[in-house]
Amino acid sequence: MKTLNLNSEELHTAASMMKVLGHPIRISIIELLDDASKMSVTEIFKALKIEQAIASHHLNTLKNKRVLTSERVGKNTYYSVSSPNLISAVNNVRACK
Amino acid sequence: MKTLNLNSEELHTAASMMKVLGHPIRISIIELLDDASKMSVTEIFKALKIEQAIASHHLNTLKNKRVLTSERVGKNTYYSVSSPNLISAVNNVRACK
DNA sequence: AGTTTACATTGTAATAACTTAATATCGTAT
DNA sequence: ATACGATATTAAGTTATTACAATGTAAACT
Repeated sequence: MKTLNLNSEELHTAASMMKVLGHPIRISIIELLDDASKMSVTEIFKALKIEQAIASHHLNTLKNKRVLTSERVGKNTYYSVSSPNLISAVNNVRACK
Repeated sequence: MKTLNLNSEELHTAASMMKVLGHPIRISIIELLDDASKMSVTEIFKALKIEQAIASHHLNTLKNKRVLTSERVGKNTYYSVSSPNLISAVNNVRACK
């Protein structure tokens, strides 16, 4: 019978990435960035009509789990999705009814 | 500027499916079922070397979020992944290093 | 009926995540 | 140096998840 190793680091990394994608605001952030490729915090919180601090929290959470990368340009911080696989993952889950 | 609706039911459904996939045991269950297509609770908890009650609990949460379906055959309950899109989602997240 | 195998459920306690509000920092220009 | 716009951090309260242990139910067999 097949057995699996629950302790592998890759498994836990994948689980934490999945988990962090399991929030409506964070999925929406991914979808915005799929269209735009890079957006500032202000662009994101205005597009989603949420508080700045909430956007910043969620962006930080996504960045901590390596789902997003960020780049500071002057006053602005621009966020991008770290891998197209993550966009595919969101699209796949979106596609199941 | 593009705006999105955070209140859509589809978004919340997608988020809850993603979220439920964000656990090492539950990802491993999906991967087992990707190979086997159908497995009983006993086969699953032995393959993962976890307690029966823990397997049952995770299988139930996956079923509640429509990630798995189940079918009772005599004493056994067989679980399957409800959509190949969910397997793709796991594979995509697994593929980002 | 009683036993065994297979699953499911319940209660509890510890931990983690989320929202909100307030405050702090950082970069630029005046 | 000060002020302003943009972003980040902190703290508090609430809610949600999780593991664990124990118990309960259901089907098949003797």
